[in-house]
Amino acid sequence: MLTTPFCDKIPKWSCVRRINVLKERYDFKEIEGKWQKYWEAENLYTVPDFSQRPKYYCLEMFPYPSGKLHMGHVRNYSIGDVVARFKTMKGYNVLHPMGWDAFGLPAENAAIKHGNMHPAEWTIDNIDTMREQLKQLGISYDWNREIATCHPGYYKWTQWLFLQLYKHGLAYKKKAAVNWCPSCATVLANEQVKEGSCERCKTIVEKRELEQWFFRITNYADRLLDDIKLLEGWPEKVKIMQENWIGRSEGAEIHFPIEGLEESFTVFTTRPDTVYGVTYMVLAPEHPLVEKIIDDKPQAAEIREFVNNVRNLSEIARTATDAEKIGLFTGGYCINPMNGEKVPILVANYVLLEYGTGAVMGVPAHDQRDFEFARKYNLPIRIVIQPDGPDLDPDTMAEAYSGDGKMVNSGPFNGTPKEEGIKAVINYLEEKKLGRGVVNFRLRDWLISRQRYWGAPIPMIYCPQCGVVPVPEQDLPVLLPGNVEFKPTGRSPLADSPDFVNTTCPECGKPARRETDTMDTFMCSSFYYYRYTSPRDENAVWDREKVNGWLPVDQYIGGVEHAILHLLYSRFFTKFLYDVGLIKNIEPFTNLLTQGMVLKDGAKMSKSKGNVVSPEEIVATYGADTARLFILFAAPPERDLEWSDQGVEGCYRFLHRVWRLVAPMSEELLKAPSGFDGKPAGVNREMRRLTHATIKKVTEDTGNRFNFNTAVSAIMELVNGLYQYKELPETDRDPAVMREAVEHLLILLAPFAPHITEELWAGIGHRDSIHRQPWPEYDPEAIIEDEITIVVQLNGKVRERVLVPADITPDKMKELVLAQPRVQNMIEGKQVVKVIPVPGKLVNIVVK
RNA sequence: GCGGGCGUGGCGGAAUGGCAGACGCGCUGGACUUAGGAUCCAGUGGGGUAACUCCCGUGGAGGUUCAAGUCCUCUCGCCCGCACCA
Repeated sequence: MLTTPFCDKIPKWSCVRRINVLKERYDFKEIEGKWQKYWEAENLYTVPDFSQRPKYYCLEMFPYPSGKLHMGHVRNYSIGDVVARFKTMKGYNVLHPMGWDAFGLPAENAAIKHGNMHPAEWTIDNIDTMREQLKQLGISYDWNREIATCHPGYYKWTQWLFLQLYKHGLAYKKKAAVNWCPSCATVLANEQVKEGSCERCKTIVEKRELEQWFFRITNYADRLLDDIKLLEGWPEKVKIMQENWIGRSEGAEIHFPIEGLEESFTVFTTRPDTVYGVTYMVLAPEHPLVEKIIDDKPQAAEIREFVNNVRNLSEIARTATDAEKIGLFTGGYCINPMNGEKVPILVANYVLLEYGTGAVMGVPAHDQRDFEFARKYNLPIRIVIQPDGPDLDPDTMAEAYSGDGKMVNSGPFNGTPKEEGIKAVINYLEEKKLGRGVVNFRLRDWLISRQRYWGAPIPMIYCPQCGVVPVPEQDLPVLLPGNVEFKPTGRSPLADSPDFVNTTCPECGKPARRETDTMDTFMCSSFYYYRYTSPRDENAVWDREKVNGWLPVDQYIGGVEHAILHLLYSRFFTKFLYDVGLIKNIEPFTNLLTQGMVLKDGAKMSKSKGNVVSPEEIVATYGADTARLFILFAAPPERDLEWSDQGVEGCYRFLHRVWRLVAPMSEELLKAPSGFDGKPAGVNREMRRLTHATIKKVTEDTGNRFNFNTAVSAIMELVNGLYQYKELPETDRDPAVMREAVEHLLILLAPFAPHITEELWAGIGHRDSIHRQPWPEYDPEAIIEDEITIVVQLNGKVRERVLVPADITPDKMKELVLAQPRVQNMIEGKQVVKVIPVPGKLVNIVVK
């Protein structure tokens, strides 16, 4: 399935040796198909692993093969293709691969829906369709490196990497309350739950106590956070999102002994300086000590009911902002270790077991949430931080005070300022072994088990004798069984497949059972960009020399929806792979471009809104070059793009315009000299100036700023200029100037519209691909102007324009401008306060 | 609530603090044409004028500056992300 169909009937490049005869009319249908075949037959986009040229790794996020390409894909891959083609022409050895994120639920759901269609069949059909579409778009992928994560040759290494993580203690199994999507019939990672709902199907997620596999991404929390500063080529927005997601906070853990029990519980607080202000204590309803505390209390029944209610609530109901904060007294007390005070213990719905320690100290005077809670339940409020100014009064204060101040009512710490107090209390806690300073992260371990079939099986075996045993590496891959049934039972087909489940223990050889969960597909996509460097290697996950030669990815391009999920997981994997010596880079993606969405009528294209424009139809009607050009021209890449059928027409017209400019003069251009005798002057000089100014602008906009829209507009201006130039009497024109302009026009346009430019390039006598031409350098001499028009401002308002020599000095500029009769008129009777010359631009005269 | 982004013609969008509106779409007029939804030419922010580089104009209000769409302060509106995080 991964071999690219090879057409042996295609004529070789050598057949183009004859001069291509250009038709009168631009016929994209003929041109695009023709060149796509040539490119493929000539392996034009095959890239060697090692080269004298400097490397450049240009990567676009690989798609899930959902059926057909949508406009978002077209945008993503058009952007990537411009970058790849540009860098190639700039002299880089460019790795530009494509593959398929091919495991996942839709395939399995389709299998259930369509009876006996195997997910593999569905997936492969889709891959074939989408690969064909990508080829029709003329994207310059090296298809020899194509991968699909559902291929055993790939998921063998997914499993192998799982084993490496396991070996290093980073994969573990634990029982936990996890997110369960009833519709997808599987658990989800925290990152895959948005506002309490399943990210994929929007079903409200439930909590279930299950034993599941996790990756210890939290071990890397500090490095993932610290190294964000290395990501200079990433959008600020994405970095901030990751920072927030990791959610580092410094504080302290404090142990509070429970009265009448030999146990204590621990709270996490960022404000240990307020510990003398504790007037109550709150445990999460699921906190393991709740049962022990209430056991002998009269409140026990009531609390149990409350705990059950909260436990059964969906995440969304529980965490809604407007959810009422409900707390109940347990009847139990704990002791504040700082001052020996007896403090009532409550349970409340707003305390989350998963964050910190699942227990919170209530300091109503200095925490707004505690304050509101205390007011509601008439709990005492005690001031322990006093700012400069009038004394805070617990009875009259309207909100908590969380600012700076000095500690009061705090025994030996009285008078210590807040920040110092935090440190002092932590020191004291550590000295007396009552607690310690800690850093807490919001990030939680990555839950990777999925109770579904269409994923990479987790390579573990459960032996009654030996316990949990990893599958030996030489036994990989653990293959998905072929003959299973897909029924809407909500159970994984793997669990119902005896052939798969029953195995023998690799250690003792006795009967044992396989793990039947598969891995989160984000695992598959966390390392695919490494695998592209050794896509067919059967003996190693990749070749060290190749992977270290290519990585890191120089430019990564994709949707911002992966700001956390895929990009954080990939960073985690990268750090792990670095630690175990499999790679040498510590971050995977040097530069990241997050492209905006494609909108229609102001909304994201979606079937339900009925505003979908199909790439298929656009390509069929206008051709790939038009589709690409429009999508690149309509907006800068990071911004959302509003689809416009009329805009597409405009780009189509433009390509026709290019055709009509070049095709009729191909004979003339063939005869034109390719160099200059002497310096072009007059109109010819102007034409050359435009040509070289365009080279400059397109090079900057494409290479440095990724503003493809302005690059395209510059090319359009060049075309407009060429049309004017063409209209001049033949005796005034210089064929060499024309030739230079047209050739450069085609080269500059080539990364955007690769087919038409290739055809015209061949049509004006070239025998090699335009996509193998070096990117032109502009001639600084050519863009120098002799005379420029500068603006004369009077108090900042434009009043006059003056033609001056381009190399005029500022002083001379002043002089010349002031000498203008019109300027003389304007300033007559007024006092000239100041004259500000801006070289090359303007002179501003300030008068009173 | 916190964080980020964005407000410019009829529309998509251009403008290292230096001529606001490049380029494209749309629209208006004209040419060519049996025809035009092809192509070419001209015009196209608003207002005023016989005319003119006359006035106004980048969501709103201030400020900095010789000069502000651009920098600063406040404010309004929209979009996105996170959200009882202790």
